[in-house]
Amino acid sequence: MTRSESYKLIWAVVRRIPRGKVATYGQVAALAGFTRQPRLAGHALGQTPDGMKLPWYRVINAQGKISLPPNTKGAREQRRLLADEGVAFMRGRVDLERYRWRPRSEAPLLD
DNA sequence: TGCTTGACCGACG
DNA sequence: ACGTCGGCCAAGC
Repeated sequence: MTRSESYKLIWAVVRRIPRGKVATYGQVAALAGFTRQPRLAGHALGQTPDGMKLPWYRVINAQGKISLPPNTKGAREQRRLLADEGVAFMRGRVDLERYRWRPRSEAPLLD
């Protein structure tokens, strides 16, 4: 399994997160078959090619917070895009109980 | 080649 | 509800 292959699996999962829902890095990694490697999901998003259509902003950390450095363009954009989809922030965090994506299948997702 | 950093997480105080 | 710690491992220098 090469890195680019791993990233493709991660991206495939991220593409399935529905509008108005969010997933955590750990959740995305596990669904792609990489349990206990949440950082792999972060790396995959960081390596997303420009122009690739991907709802990267629907991935947040397990604390319900945006993981991009605060007060950066990316962090503000992520918050705005989520707000546009109706995902509400309270005290700088998303209520995961309410907005977390709950897929039917737990098997690794392919394209 | 080695070492540090980090779009992380769960367990435990 | 925080802070710390160990596990994890690709990136970047």
